[in-house]
Amino acid sequence: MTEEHRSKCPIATSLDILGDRWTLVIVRDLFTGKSRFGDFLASPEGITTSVLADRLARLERFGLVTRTPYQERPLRHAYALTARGRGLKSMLQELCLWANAAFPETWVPPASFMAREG
Amino acid sequence: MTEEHRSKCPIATSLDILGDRWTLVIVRDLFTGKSRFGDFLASPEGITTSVLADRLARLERFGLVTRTPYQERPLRHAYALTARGRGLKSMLQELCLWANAAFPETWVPPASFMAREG
DNA sequence: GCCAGTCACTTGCAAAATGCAACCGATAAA
DNA sequence: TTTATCGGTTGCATTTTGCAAGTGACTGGC
Repeated sequence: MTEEHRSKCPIATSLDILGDRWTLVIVRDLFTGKSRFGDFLASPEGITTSVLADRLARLERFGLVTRTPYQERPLRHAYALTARGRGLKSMLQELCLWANAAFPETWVPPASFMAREG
Repeated sequence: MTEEHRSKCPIATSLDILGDRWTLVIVRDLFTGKSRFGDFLASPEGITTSVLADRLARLERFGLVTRTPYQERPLRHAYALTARGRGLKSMLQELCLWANAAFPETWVPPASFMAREG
């Protein structure tokens, strides 16, 4: 990548992109079919507009998300995962399995999200 | 958990604990056998002492790490993963697979780390 | 036409987190 | 006695975050 990474460790490199409290929440929403700015704002975690705009731009810069207009005048964009972004699914599934085991009060994700092919 | 979480989504709850640029780097080092304060400082990413002390204390609070003395006078502690912490291995393996595919310049982890049982 | 509302942001600012360097106490080594 | 090591803490400047308000381009109702 063009950006400077702390090391070539795959975990550290991943965290340079995904390592904050919000980015994977947005990726989760993209997996569940959300695509518009307002959709992400509506999630229960309560992301703010400034952080959301920043994270979407970063995900686009790193090639995990594409932004395409869904209407002109006023110009409005829809966000979607690229193949690179969709590749995070197995990792997110494992994270959910871990969280469900470690913190039993967490929600069990829908089977459609946890399915091997999907 | 006693701490307030943003939602009961397993991903959001996980990020309340692991969602920063440093925590999973420390967990990675614990998986590779590092156990002392100075061991973590020596990693190439260059964590600072204040952030390291804060993250180790947080990991202990959430039950991912235990701290036990390896000597008295002066009292020195070794850190180790609990079962809950070790449960992150599958997720980290998937994260490495994703990073290696998305960013080919990243290191391929040792087979011992990527093995299914281990 | 006028006003209210929506949508996707940007801006400004206070608060919190981070990075950096210096310092500290206990002890061992020279 | 001086120096080094180890595992931190403290202080401070910089950066990031959270929060609220504002903006621009419309749409719909009357």
